Amino acid sequence: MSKRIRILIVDDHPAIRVGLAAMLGSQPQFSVVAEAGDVPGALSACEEHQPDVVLMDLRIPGGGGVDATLAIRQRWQTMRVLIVTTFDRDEDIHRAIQAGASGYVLKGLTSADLVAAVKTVHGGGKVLPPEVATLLAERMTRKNLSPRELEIVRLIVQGRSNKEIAADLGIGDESVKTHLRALFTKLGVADRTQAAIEAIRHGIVHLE
Amino acid sequence: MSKRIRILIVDDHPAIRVGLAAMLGSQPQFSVVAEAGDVPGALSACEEHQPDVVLMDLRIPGGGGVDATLAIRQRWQTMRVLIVTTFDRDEDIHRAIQAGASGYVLKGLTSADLVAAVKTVHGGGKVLPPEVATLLAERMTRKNLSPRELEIVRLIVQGRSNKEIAADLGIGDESVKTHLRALFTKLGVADRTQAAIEAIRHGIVHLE
DNA sequence: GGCCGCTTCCCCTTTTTGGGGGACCGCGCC
DNA sequence: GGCGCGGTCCCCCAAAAAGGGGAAGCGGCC
Repeated sequence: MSKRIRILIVDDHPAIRVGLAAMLGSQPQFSVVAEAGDVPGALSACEEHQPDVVLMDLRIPGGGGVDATLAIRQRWQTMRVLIVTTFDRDEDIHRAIQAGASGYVLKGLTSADLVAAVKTVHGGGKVLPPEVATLLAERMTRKNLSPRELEIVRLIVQGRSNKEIAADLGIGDESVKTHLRALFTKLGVADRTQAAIEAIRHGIVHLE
Repeated sequence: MSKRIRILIVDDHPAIRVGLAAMLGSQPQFSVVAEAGDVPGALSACEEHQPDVVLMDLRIPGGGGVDATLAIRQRWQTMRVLIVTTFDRDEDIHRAIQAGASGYVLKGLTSADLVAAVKTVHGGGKVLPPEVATLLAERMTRKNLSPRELEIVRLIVQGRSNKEIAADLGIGDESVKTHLRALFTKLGVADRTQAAIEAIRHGIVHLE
């Protein structure tokens, strides 16, 4: 008989940690070896407990789940990261997969689905439920924003005018307008307000 | 010795339900008598199990936690509703309290805090952690939007132009501009993009 | 009755934004 | 070298939005 699958749970909500642990604890082949509530805690727990699978929330203190995933995948190539989150923005999904996550499931999943997902991930497989895969496909159809366009759409979401953006970035306002036109085309919108909303809806920009 | 406090958990995420139940189940004076994942389920569970305290998420299928709270408070005046959610928008808090919730806590809370909150609510008290109370106070300083202004800010968030809004509402675009000016003043912003962002940030309008 | 808030519409003006074109530079890539 | 892309800036122009004022009808409320 093989050894039990060692699991680390990373989430800043105690209720979620308890819930996930309970959902997995009923299965004898799993062993929840540690829990963490932020990025530094997750990394030190990986160091100390050497889990096989990490259940990772995206919005955690200390840098976010994507950064944590990246760090874990770089240092311990054999560890698998399964994102377990409530965020269903296509950009979040895309970034998580890019960072090396082996799967991306939403917190609405059932106990049986979670158990199956952990097994699949531990076996080297990928887990992308249909609704997540659909969003990821949608993300594929969108052109990547250039670094400058990303800065500008962030400032748009902060409610800045073209002149303010130009001053912030130290460029002319005609350049801002040029970037904006490209941005509108890439996002498929007609004005700055729609651009701001779309950026939020897709997770390109996060509020707060 | 008094009877145990009967608790209903309403949340569409199995992991959260399991977690909250586990956090409360360790206390002998509590009894989780039922769980529900949507509004109709919550109401029928109240009917059947007559809980003392309902732990309620805000974003649940079938109408939302605010509607469910309102319905519960109207039919069973003795039941207490404690909102347990991740949403920290001041408008959400305000609406929940208006609907008759006895408390509003965020999912980041610890097991001990949850236990204390349930006891307080069951005893007829109110539970508003400092960060929640601060947001509620912030909401108080904001003027209420009129029904028309609410419709318009929703359309702004949908990216509609003044002309489109006028056509949608069957009024002239000069009237839309008048409403917009009042809206900008009430929200303390200078243009429609900022208005859209502020409306989302405060929970006045929800995306999707 | 008088006041206030909401809604509607009108006038005026200025500023901002969006839509098109073109141009130059630097960089990486084939 | 040539090509594309990203970034910068420029022109012109039309449309939209914003900022200011006033005004009227309507309802509720004191």
